Amino acid sequence: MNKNLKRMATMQNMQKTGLELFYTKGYYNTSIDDILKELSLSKGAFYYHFSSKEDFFIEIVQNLLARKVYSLLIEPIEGHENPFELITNCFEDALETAVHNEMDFGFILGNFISEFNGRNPKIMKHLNDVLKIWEVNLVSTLQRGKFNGYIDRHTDSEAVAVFLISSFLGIRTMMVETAPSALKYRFMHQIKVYFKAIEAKKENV
Amino acid sequence: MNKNLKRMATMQNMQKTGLELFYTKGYYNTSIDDILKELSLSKGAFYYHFSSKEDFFIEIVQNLLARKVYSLLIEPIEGHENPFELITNCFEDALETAVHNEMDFGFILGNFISEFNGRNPKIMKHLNDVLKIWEVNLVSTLQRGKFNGYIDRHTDSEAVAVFLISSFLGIRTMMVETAPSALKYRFMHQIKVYFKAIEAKKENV
DNA sequence: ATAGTAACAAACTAGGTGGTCGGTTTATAT
DNA sequence: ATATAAACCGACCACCTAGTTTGTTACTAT
Repeated sequence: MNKNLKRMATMQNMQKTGLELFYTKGYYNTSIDDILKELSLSKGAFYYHFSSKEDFFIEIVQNLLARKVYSLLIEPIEGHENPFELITNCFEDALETAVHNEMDFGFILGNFISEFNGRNPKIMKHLNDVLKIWEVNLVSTLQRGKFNGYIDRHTDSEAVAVFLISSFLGIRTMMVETAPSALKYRFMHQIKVYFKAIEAKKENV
Repeated sequence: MNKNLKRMATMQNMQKTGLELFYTKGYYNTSIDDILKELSLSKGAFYYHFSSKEDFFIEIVQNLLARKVYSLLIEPIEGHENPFELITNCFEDALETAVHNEMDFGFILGNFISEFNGRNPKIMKHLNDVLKIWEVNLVSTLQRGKFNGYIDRHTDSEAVAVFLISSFLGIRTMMVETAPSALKYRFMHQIKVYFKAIEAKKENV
């Protein structure tokens, strides 16, 4: 096999199982040996490709987390259609993966932010960068929605974006144990109630 | 000094600094020695009073966390006044302590839930109990609000409670790094927008 | 005064942790 | 075929962890 391909494959395997284990067990609670055991690889292989556990994690954030957040939470709401529908569908999909206990990258992001807060500023910076990208793009979508006449023009897009992200991160925290499906249903309903409050008032059509 | 008093004092000191360190550094990332060093006590003292690190933490949840959640997030919204004002003021106060980087017990709860999710079912049960108590009491307040004519009677109180808690937990996650004061302001504004959407429609007063 | 015991101290165990390093395999270029 | 370097192995190190054990105070009831 081509050496370069092998290198890429090994590194990607490590990053993939690394993310899975960091997500399910937590960063500090997952040892490098845990990851290597899963792949039947040795310490030597790990430290040949990565310089430290911290750097390894940062590469995971940039190569896997950031891209997934982009493709699952940002791209789907980029159109010029009704922003309420775009965002609703996007959240609906994300929470549905959560109900099925699959990896939901918005939640993973929030989880890591909790874990590293006040403990590792370097990693926190990278996580906050991803969060910021999500926020900025949500603001864009909302501004576009105002421009296209869907959203009341007095609405504070920044505030709405913050509110949406925070409620999403929060509901995911709550969904971890008790009846996720019921929680999702209730949450989505209230999101729609909220959207009604900020939609453009049609002055007698 | 009375021996019983001394016992109580030592245990409470351990629990207090224990909670502070678990909160700031995380449970798995805080060793018992860390706590003991802070108090200039020895391992012998710890294992004389507590049977394990896990039991120690559970006692903290019940003795400190649960009580604080009750006195800071439940009691303040128990009156018969306008529930929107009660909840708004309560969140306002809680987020203000967050801005000043003091311990906000709603957030601590959400943080621990993230940390123990999927890692320690026994501890998770105790944390979920506290969360459930908060939720149940929020529902009571909302129902009372409907009864007293403040909240639209078609409103799903359970869903609103879930939505409020999730958004609160989420905004606290976001406040950990970037401009907490601005986030708080934006968040509180959108909470009010949301409340407007579920308040009782006054049919020509 | 003294016996008993609560409340600690301090050294220790057994098992992990991130990280290092000399050596071995495997693919590729010549 | 052979030289070379990439990719990987696995023993090892220093350190840290929760938890145990054995001793030493200091108070307190009698």
